[in-house]
Amino acid sequence: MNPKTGNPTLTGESGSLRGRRITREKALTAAARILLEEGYARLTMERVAAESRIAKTTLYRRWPTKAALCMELYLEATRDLRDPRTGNVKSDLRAIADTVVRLQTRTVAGPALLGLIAEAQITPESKGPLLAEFSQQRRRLTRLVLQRAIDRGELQPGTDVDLVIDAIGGAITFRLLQGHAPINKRFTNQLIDLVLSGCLSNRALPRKNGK
Amino acid sequence: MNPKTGNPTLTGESGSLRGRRITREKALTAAARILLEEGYARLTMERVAAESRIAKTTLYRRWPTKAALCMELYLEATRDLRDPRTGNVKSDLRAIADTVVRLQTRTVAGPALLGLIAEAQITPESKGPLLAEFSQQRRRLTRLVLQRAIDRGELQPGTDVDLVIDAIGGAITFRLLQGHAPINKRFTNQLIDLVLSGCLSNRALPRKNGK
DNA sequence: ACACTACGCTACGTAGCGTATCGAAAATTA
DNA sequence: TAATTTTCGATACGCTACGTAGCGTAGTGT
Repeated sequence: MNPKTGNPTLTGESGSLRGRRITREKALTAAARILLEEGYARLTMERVAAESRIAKTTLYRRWPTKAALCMELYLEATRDLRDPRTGNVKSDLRAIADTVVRLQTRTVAGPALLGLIAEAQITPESKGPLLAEFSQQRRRLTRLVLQRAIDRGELQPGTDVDLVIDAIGGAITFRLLQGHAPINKRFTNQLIDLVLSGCLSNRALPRKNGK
Repeated sequence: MNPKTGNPTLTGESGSLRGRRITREKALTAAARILLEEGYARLTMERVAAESRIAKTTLYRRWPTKAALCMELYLEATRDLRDPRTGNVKSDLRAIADTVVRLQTRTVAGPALLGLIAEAQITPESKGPLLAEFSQQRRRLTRLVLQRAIDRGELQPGTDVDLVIDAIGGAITFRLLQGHAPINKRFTNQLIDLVLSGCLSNRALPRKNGK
């Protein structure tokens, strides 16, 4: 987003001072366009190089694999996914789910994520490094929200947070992957209701902050 | 591509009467061995041809894509997945889940399915024909079990069957894809308990959260 | 025996990968 | 401005796998 200031990012910014610089955006926008308009199959390093007018060698110096390029696209697109802090767990989850659905269905984050998942299954060495940290990254926000709900008594103390994340996140990803049913707010709301009804506390609403 | 009777080549059965026959198992066992021992990335048509001593051209005549070959491996491996008919919905679901988990983690069905899902994301034209019928095939048994439970009053009448399938099947597939947490009976049991608690009929016995 | 058909083999053209080399361009320093 | 340092662009190469074509051969039914 800010190529000229030397603001260091994970993989995109060159670390040294001298020499020519490519604009990182040139590569990412070309990749995003191909990914959105033509799909993951057409996204090749050669193609990105040709369309962005960046040499293939240069591309490989920064992004050693196509997956690394997609990862950066994904992280870039999902940067505005934050803790909603609405005050109760159901609203929090709904807000997160709505944002996720919007990102997945209307931005480059969707095909990027699907491509990353697919690549991880196919390319053996990427399954470990890629998904290990990646899935943790994805789960962190939901885990935070759920743990907070447990702490303030909204959810039963023994709630298995990872199980809840898998049930909700898994169902959404399932529909994304298979495309057998629509993904909309009605779906996510019902899904969250269904899963939460198994672990909501029986007690009254928390009185700590007096809502 | 089958001259005699509309018999689809997807089944691997030779449709005609005359000429030499390859043993279909020669190709499938070679493919299964590669898939299990070396993963989906190493599974190439050239490799299967070389190891099974079947000509590459012959391979392509029967299985036009690698995905078709994997599909046949998957269907072959999951042939013994049947309706458990235990008498109640929770036992039914547990039995199905246990079988699915066993097939996915201990047979060629696991890598075959992951490969198929991955391929569908990457190869654009396979996403439609492949997953459309494929996901329906996968859901049919669970849908049968759940609908039966609704009919006999175990589940609430308004239960969204597809939603329940997505929550359970999605979570299991999620763990398979990302490999971030173990998949065992304890996981599937808790998962089924969690999801079912949101749609069990009131006539069912009240349940404590401990086990 | 014959006709028919499927198979094996070889070869070919294409796509994309990932790397090596080298000259040129940009940014920093003097 | 000039020199230095570093990166970028262009080209070429070898490699793997794809998918197809042609042709001879081996198995199958009548």
